[in-house]
Amino acid sequence: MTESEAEARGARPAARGRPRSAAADRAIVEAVLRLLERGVGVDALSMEGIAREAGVGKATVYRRWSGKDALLLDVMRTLEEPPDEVRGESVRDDLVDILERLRQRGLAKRNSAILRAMTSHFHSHPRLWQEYHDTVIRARRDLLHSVLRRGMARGEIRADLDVELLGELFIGPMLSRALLRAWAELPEGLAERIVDGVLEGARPRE
Amino acid sequence: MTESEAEARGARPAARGRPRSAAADRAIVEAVLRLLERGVGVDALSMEGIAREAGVGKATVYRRWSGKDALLLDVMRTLEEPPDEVRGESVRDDLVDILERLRQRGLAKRNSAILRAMTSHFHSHPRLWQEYHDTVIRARRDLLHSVLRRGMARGEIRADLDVELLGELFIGPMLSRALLRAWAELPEGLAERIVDGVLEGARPRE
DNA sequence: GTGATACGAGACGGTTCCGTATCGGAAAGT
DNA sequence: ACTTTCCGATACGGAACCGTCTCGTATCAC
Repeated sequence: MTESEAEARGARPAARGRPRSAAADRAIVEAVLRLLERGVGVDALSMEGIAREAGVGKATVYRRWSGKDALLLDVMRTLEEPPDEVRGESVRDDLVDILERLRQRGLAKRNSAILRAMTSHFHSHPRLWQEYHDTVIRARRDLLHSVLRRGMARGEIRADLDVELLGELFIGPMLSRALLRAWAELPEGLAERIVDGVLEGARPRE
Repeated sequence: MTESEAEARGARPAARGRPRSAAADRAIVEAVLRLLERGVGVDALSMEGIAREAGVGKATVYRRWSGKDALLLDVMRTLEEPPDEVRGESVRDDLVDILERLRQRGLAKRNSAILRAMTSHFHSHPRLWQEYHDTVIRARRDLLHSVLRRGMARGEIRADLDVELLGELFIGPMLSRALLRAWAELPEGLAERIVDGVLEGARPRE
């Protein structure tokens, strides 16, 4: 929701002139995402460059957002996409599902570029990081934790470990691969291998 | 090693005028690191700002480096600090050592800020990422892998898993905590908990 | 139609940074 | 003493971007 849309729902239902173009809204948000994906970096983003990329006049951007910060906050909000529910049969399969979705969508080109951009600016743009975290990370983390808790209740997961830590044991390796092996694709089957590796442990079982 | 020092070892051993100030060298590199640590972001770094932060004239920077790219490459090279050898008693203790050093130094304030900055620009500055990777990441990864291979040979580590993947099982959780839980400190004892968690596995052993 | 508002384009003055050049003074060799 | 090079400071023209404003045109309610 843009600032303008929020304000349009106010006390003035009578829209009198030419209405704002929804296509322009989309073009601007898409342009920001394309630029971030291209590795442009939050503080190298320019309103001028965004308008250019969107094929839009600068005034059209400033008519909707007061500045770069407000625009970026709204862009973060468009990323919302609550994670699919999980099938709930075996905990192991649910974990594989979660990591497989992370592999295919969460850490695919665009999303991983945005993740990088956000993590690198959390310090200089804490508000922006907060919005990204709340919109993108929180729901997925909650889902993972609920699966783990169910696993603990059913005896499929050790109950003597912190849920936070357990979640990181599963998420971390995928993240590590995506961030440190920057240009390599995340190979098919990685989700299964991580889940089974973490479940069974690195020490041999006799 | 700065470009100037490299070139000074060339065919001209006769240094005739006032020698370059080593203090200025250090001040400039330190300034870059301080700015990165402050969350400034690679493409928001300006030569002008660097000189200002270092308390140095712009010409003093340009006398040493041809531009921002060359300077940043050299800054990456100063990060070299080959990891301490590992005690080599039990594989479990070695793994704890490695992760504990990662917690205390590798992901402490300055170093994690630089890691964030690099991962977010690997796409737009591949040369810079390469240098960072070679200087900072490679040696530590090699050490970790050698420890894991020793563990496999001694039967302390499963031999049916890929060493790459195994390494990520240990590194990933620490990385995940440092990058996604941006402002939280990495708590004491985290290294032990990760290593033991991964070694034993998330599934209960009976 | 008429009035209101949005559109893309871009002019505008102000700021910051670029990379180069020049300054007077400092620190080394000869 | 004299030369050479470095030092910090700062001036320079050029570029990019800021946020505002003004064009001429397009699209809506009335």
